[in-house]
Amino acid sequence: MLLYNTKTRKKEEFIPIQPGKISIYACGPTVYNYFHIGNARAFVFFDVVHRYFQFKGMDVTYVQNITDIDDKIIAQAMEEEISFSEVAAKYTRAFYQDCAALGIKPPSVQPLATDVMPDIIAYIAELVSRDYAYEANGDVYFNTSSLTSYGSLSGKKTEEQMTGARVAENLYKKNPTDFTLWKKSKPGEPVWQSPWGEGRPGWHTECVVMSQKYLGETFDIHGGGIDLVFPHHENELAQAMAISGKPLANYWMHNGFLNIEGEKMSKSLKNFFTARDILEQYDAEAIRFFFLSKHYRSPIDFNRELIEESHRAVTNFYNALKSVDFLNNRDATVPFDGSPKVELQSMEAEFIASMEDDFNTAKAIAVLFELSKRARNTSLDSSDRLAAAALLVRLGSVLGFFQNIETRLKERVQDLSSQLVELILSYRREARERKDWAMSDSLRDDLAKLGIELKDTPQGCTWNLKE
RNA sequence: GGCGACAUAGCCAAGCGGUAAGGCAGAGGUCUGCAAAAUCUCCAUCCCCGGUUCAAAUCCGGGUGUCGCCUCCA
Repeated sequence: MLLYNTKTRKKEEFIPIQPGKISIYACGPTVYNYFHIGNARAFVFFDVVHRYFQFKGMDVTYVQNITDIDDKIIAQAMEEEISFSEVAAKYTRAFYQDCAALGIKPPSVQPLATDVMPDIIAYIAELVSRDYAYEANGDVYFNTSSLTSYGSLSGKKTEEQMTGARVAENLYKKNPTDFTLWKKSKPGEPVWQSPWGEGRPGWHTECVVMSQKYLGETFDIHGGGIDLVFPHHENELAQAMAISGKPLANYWMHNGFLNIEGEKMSKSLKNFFTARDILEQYDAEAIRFFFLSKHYRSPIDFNRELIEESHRAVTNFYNALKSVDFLNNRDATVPFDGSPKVELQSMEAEFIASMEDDFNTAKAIAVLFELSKRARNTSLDSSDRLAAAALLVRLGSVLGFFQNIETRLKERVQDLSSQLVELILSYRREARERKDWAMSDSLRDDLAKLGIELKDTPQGCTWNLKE
């Protein structure tokens, strides 16, 4: 399998540390608000990574942090006039809900930053004692000039960084790129006791601590959005290198950004959408399809027409399943023999080959369409069609489709039933306008036989199901 | 100022040196009482200019354009 490694800027053969076992850490949310549609892309993508390795039969440990202490949480607490912990609890709950709505499989572990506070403080203390970090005015900073490898992940060199960069002025920093490990608290802010007085951790240490706690000193894959390469992941790596002298992860995977109609999503442009907003309007699987129809490293442009098109595409898959009455036949023994089997095998192989090539989901989806086409092909015999449908569901599930196959196929029928009744009632209304009472009564009696009771009122005809 | 990504048909999109996957939309044929479904067929030489090569969308150089990161950010 090939993975693009941000560290080396090329695709590399993926070799897990332990054969058959995969350790993944992907950056989760800072719980200061509902997460947005761009975050959703990252979460969905790493969900597919998680699912694919499981599909391959590997033992996956997938850790996703929840950062529940941060400046932004404190700011949000002021705005909502509740405590920082209430803000964190509220949006952590929302995070779980929205992920579930997107069909994201829960990671193996989702640790909270505030649960590992003693570990974070110990980690910073270790950095200080080894002279990789220094205290200044109650804050603790990581000294980036103390580590020759600093900048190796993002390819940034410290000197260049200083030219023209909008680095915040800070009197206490020795180098402009030095980053805060511990922040002295201001009045009214949440505090933890530390060797440097009361304060709270900076942004990057919690991820090093949590990832190593659950996955070990060096693990297989560290992931997140492309914007996290610098400074977040660079700074995580720097701390790990300082302490252990070993890389934090062997492969660094970063997904591209999501733009809104060609522009960067931002609150000031008023094109900021939370995943919640979008989930209210569109089907989760359509959203997943939209994300996965483009390679994860490319930027993707969000607009309504594309989501609607994605919805049609997913509906296409479900129509294929309906055409073979999949729900009633899914357990039937499907005899495989002759060429259809060979073709299905090669389609599965193509799907896998696409996924093995740095998660080329767009190409993998093309295989799903081939299978869908095959399942609908009335010139094939039903066992071939059913076999194609079964493979469609099996492979589609790797991308997180077909999670609600029961309700999806059944609800449609129920929706349809009431529409059919309305349709029949409209014919009956026409008959009544013609004073064709025989037809009218006959329609009423026929519906009654199906358990549908009609009531004619001055306002029109209503109906309900008899008990 | 530094770093990086991308540019493929009306739209979305794959392609990683051997002569352009797939989806949406569109055109035509078969089937059909008419439709629909199904099925068959058609629909791009890859931003521009040079270069390397027997061969380039794919490699190299130079343009042009779009976007991103360097500051909180998936």
